[in-house]
Amino acid sequence: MSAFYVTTPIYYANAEPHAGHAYSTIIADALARYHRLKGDDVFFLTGVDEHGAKIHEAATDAGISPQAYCDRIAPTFTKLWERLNISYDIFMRTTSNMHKRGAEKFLAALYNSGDVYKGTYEGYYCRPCERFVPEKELTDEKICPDHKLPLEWLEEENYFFRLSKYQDRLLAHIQETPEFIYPESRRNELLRVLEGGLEDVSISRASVSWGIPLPFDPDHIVYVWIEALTNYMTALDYENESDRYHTFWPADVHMMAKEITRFHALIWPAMLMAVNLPLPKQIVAHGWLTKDGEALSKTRGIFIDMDTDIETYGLDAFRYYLLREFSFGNDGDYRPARLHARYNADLANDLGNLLNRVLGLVNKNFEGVPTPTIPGEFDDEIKAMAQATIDQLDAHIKTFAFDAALETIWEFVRRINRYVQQTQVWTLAKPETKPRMGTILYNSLEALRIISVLISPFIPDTAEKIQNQIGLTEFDTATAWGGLSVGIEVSRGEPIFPRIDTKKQKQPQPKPEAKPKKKAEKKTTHLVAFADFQKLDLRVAKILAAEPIEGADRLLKLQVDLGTEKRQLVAGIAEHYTPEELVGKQVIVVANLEPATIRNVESQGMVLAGSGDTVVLATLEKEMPLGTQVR
RNA sequence: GCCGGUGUAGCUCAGUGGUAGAGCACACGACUCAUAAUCGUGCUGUCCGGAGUUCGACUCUCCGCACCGGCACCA
Repeated sequence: MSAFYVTTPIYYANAEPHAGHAYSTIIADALARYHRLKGDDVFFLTGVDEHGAKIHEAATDAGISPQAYCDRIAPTFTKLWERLNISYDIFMRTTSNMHKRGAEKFLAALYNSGDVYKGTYEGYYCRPCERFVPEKELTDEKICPDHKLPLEWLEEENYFFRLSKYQDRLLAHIQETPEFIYPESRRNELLRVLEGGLEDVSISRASVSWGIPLPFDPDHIVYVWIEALTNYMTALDYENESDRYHTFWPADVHMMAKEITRFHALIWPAMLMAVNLPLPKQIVAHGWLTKDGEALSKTRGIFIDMDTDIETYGLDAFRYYLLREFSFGNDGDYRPARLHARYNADLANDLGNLLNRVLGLVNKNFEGVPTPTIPGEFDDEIKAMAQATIDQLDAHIKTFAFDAALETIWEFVRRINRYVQQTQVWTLAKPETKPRMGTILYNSLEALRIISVLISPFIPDTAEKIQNQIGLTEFDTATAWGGLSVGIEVSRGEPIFPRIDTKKQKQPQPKPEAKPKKKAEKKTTHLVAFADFQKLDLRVAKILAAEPIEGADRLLKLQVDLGTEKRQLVAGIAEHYTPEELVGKQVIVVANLEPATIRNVESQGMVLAGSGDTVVLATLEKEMPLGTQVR
């Protein structure tokens, strides 16, 4: 028996969970269950990351303390995991004492490694962001890229981790351990990042209050990302280095969505190298979900309605669909219509119906599970296929190919349907052929039992239902052929996946999603004196000409007419507007902004636009004379 | 603009230097134990476009197009 430790990320607790969290967690759950089935000693971690400025901010917006806010959010995750039948062993909360003490221990060790140094962070700071704006994001105006507010020059004492020192070792490790980062596309991406060079990272924040103080300097709070990563160890009682820790560290799989691989595959391993601890074996990234071809978006109201689909098709259909239809590592397009198709074709027709027809025949002709006495055509083939399926499954899980894994199982399901068909069992009820009939039905039941075992990591409730109907009282995980006892009483219950007709399902569809979610928008952060506002000179202008800027995907060069004068502006709207459609439009322009040079093009002002998931130009309700002041 | 990935039947995707595959959908047939289920047969493809290497390319090389990522860019 070997140990297997799988983790999901600890999800940031500034908002309630969504389908993306569900996807990561279901994948990890399937892995955990698969390894338990193989007899491994499994530890499965998930949880929430509860510290940091953003949570503080969300709590402030909600008018409660950060802790109270976290206490409100955390249960929304655990409730969802219950609903999704997630078999986690621990739900980590970073506000727990176990984590805090473990994190402190880790940070102390990191400090003692000598790779933490105190430096002065000088730079332009954005108060609303609570962060320094990196050099490369800076422009001549010194304005925050997110808030568009002036930055202040700040010098802050900060602790740094000597990440740069580990560049070569990281590079070597990734090169020598091809499976360390999976899939390969992510690995290549990170190799390129490494080749480009690493800079030391700041690991503390003096300006943030909601977090864990550095053990070696309580005036500073650990940067939330650094602290969060340690949870993978603190959850194992790293603090006391108890048995659990020794059994399960290093982790076998850190599962996550593709956008956070850098922290996991570069910074986290480097931190572990610094304190001389073994590295996790695999950093695994899955793709994102889209909905009917569109990126999920809170502001645009595009989301996956898990509740409705689970209610309509059942939890296992939802799990099955996510695991079966999406090829791991790529983005997957979630389409309720496909879920529906999968439900009927794979679950109702192939599997559900097979169980039902076999049980019907057994019920009608035998008392309980019949005895296999007369071997015949196809029997050996079926048995061999059972074993082959088991072997192939193993290979697929190793590469996280859940789609192929389920397809492999379903080939076997279809084979059994064919077996029943080919042997024409239902015609064998005559006395002289009845023993053969019993044998075929035994084989079919045994195949179904093995199928139930194989699907149990993916759709556990269904696996249990099948075994219940076969008559097993306790879930039997044996995969060797012949494990099914003769004579036990089968109970043909209701179809486990009743077909759902296209017609009556999905009626007019109430479309509760028609309107975008009510603004998740954060409150505006800082108050500005009216006098400050008056400093801005906003004017009505008309776009005379627009053209792309060479080498920049997002930029357009605009010529605008302010009435009294013409100006050239650069606007980052090329992804949302074509030059043609801009010409002639009235827009609002900040006329007294310092000129800036962007991509070698001079910009004498700025065009206002709503900027969220999409970008929409600000304009006046009716046209007004060019140069009119806006206030 | 740079780097990487993808582009194969209506849909989701496999695939190999030697005459194109699966599942779903569709059509027809068989069967009637079963959930309008099952089983069989069949159907559709300029394997993104162009050029090249080769006796032969969907598979290799180059150029291009589209989409998706990463980086740069967003005043």
